[in-house]
Amino acid sequence: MTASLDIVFAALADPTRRAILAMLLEDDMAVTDVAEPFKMSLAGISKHLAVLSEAGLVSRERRGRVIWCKLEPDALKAASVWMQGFGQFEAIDLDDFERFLATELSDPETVEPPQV
Amino acid sequence: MTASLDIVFAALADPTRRAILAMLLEDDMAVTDVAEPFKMSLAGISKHLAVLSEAGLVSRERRGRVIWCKLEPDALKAASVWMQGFGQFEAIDLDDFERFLATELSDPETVEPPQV
DNA sequence: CCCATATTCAACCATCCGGTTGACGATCAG
DNA sequence: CTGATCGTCAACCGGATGGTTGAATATGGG
Repeated sequence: MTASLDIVFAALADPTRRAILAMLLEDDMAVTDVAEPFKMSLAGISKHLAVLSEAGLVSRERRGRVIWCKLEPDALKAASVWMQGFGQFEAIDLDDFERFLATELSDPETVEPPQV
Repeated sequence: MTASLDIVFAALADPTRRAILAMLLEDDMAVTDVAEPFKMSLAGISKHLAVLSEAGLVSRERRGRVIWCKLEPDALKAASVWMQGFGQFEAIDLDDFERFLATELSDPETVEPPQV
C-alpha cells in the first residue's frame, strides 16, 4: 500500500498540507477542525486531505457524522530512507525539528497556519 | 541560500529528477552526459537541472564549453529534518537505500533510468 | 419526518508543470 | 574565420494542481 515516492514528495511540497500533517502530529482531528485555522474553504481542505490520503500520509475513518483524520507516519519512511542515502545526515535531533516546525509555521510565506 | 521546503520537495517529486540526483551521487557530470541515458530531449533535461539547481540540490559550474553538475546533498538536510520529526525512523541503513535505488530504477514506471 | 451538521462532489477557473521544437549564444578545433 | 559542439532560451501545448462556489449525500437530533 506504499504510495510511490512521486506522490509522497508531491504531497509534501505544499505548505498547507505540511501544516495539516503537523497538526495531526498532535492528535487525530475531524475534517472541520482541520480546516478551522485556515482561510481556505472547507472543500479546499478536503481536497488537500484527499491528496494526503492518496499519498498514504493520512487515513480517514468515518465515525458517525464525523470523519476522523489520523497521521500515518510510516508512509514517510520510504521517502526518508531515500533521502538519507544522500548526505548521511546526523542522527535525528528533535529540537531541530521543533525549531523547524516553529519556523515554518511563523513564516510570513506560510498559509495561515495554526501555531503549534 | 537554503531553498524552501516547498521547492525542495517539489523538486524531489519527479522520477527523472530523482534519477539525475542518483547519477550525480556517483560523480559530477556534464549536462549532455546527464541527458544521455534518458529518452527526453536535452532541453528537457536542462529544465530539470534548472529545477534541481533552484532547489539547491545541484550546482552548475561552467568549465570551458561544458557545464559540470554537482550534487549538493546539504540541500536535503532541512527536508530530512522535517521528515524525521514524524515517525522517528530508525538509523540510516545504507543497504536499505541501495535496495531502494535499485527498486526505483528498475521499476517499469520509471523514466528510462540509468542502472546504478 | 424535518432540519442542521459534516463532508464530499462537480464544474469551473487560473496557473503551473513537463515536455517538445527551433533559434540562439558560447566556446573550442582547425 | 568557419564550423561543430554544448547548453539555454522562447514559444507553444496538453494535462495536472490549487483554489473557488453551489449542489448533493450522509448522519444525527428533536
